[in-house]
Amino acid sequence: MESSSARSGGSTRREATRQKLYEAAVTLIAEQGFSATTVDEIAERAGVAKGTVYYNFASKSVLFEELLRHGVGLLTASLKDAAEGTARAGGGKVDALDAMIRAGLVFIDRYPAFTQLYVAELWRTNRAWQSTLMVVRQEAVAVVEGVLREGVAAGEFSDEIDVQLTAAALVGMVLVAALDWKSFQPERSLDDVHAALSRLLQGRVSGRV
Amino acid sequence: MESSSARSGGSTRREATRQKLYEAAVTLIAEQGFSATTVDEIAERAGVAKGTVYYNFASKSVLFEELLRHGVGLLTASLKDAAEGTARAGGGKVDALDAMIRAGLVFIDRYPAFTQLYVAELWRTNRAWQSTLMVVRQEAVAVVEGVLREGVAAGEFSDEIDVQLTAAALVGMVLVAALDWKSFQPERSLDDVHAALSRLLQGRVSGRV
DNA sequence: TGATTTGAACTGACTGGTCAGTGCAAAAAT
DNA sequence: ATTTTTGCACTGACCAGTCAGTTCAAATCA
Repeated sequence: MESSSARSGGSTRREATRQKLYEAAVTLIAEQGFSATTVDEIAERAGVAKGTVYYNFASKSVLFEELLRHGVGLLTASLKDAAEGTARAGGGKVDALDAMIRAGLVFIDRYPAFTQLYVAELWRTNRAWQSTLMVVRQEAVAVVEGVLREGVAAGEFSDEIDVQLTAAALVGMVLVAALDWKSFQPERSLDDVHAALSRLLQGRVSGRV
Repeated sequence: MESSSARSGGSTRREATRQKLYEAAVTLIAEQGFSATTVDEIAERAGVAKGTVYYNFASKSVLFEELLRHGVGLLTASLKDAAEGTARAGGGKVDALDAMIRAGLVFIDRYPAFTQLYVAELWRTNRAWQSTLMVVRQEAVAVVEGVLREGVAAGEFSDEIDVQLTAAALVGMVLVAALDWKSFQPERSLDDVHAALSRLLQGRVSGRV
């Protein structure tokens, strides 16, 4: 039953090459798009033979799909952590929202290429991994929707807000602001960006001071 | 001097086929991405021979670049109109912002495919049309930034806001909310969506009623 | 009027190159 | 001893871009 040596999730060597392939694929695809990126390029950047790609993944599309799952999984976990952290600290739902904005920024700061790639694929239709993407998107947005709904139930947010649409808008706000940050003013600090977005969220834009 | 027949901008037939090619290309590229879309497909959907594509455009990339210019030109004009409209009506900068949100929604409602395609390409690096995209993006975002700056100067907005980042965040808010609307709840009315975003903008999310 | 010419616009078969995926024997790692 | 990786040659499909030839409406001619 138990196979070789100490393990913590899958045969270690295999997992390591899969990881290298993910990393190579994510940057290349973010830069060039899925179709413009060749398997040879991915293999080369990962420092691996082409045959190894096919030993580890059934096809180019499958590699990409698993990459998507992997990445969004990290994001979802991070958002949940953020929301639960504020809850444990006795904060309200506004704090949870704020913490999630920060978690989003941290994620994008760490994995800008993945974010870019995700955005580029998210609303496409007629692609093989379309359904994977929907599922995985819903998992992430659902975390935000959950906090909003709880906030409404607790009377902390107006019950007139449209949960689904507001969640999407919040995600968009963070996403686009962060991509802009990384693309056009990468020298700014995360705290700085976070402060600007918090201000916007709390409606402290209009109104002097 | 005057060449054939009545004309008003360019040989009419040519302009008509170019328009057909734009329309064919925009939906196909939005669905599949640039590299996955073949020139044969574009020609076929436009009801035109492949050679005609190359008679009208130097290359596939050039067709795409001109398509980008064309589309963002429409958006920029529409945003400007919206802002100026409220100014003439004696409204403040909050009204201008609100009008621009609506203009953005109207645009996305009308050209969802173009919007999708634009978002997918916007933050890519290492692509031929990268510079075109930057220029054209800046034209659009500048309109929003302009209104924010005027609002700050007029004391209508806090002078602590980060104009560039806030503009990006606002654009992102509208963009993602609208794409979500079109993708997942297309039956909702524009007014409905607009109301939800206005509420978010004016900070009427937290705080009951 | 009808016949002829002109040239911009369009056509579609063809070419040269690219790339996903295969096959397999030998080497390395565990 | 078994799993994993390598290296490399090969195939067949696909595709951007080309080009010699066709169409047709307007212009010119007779």
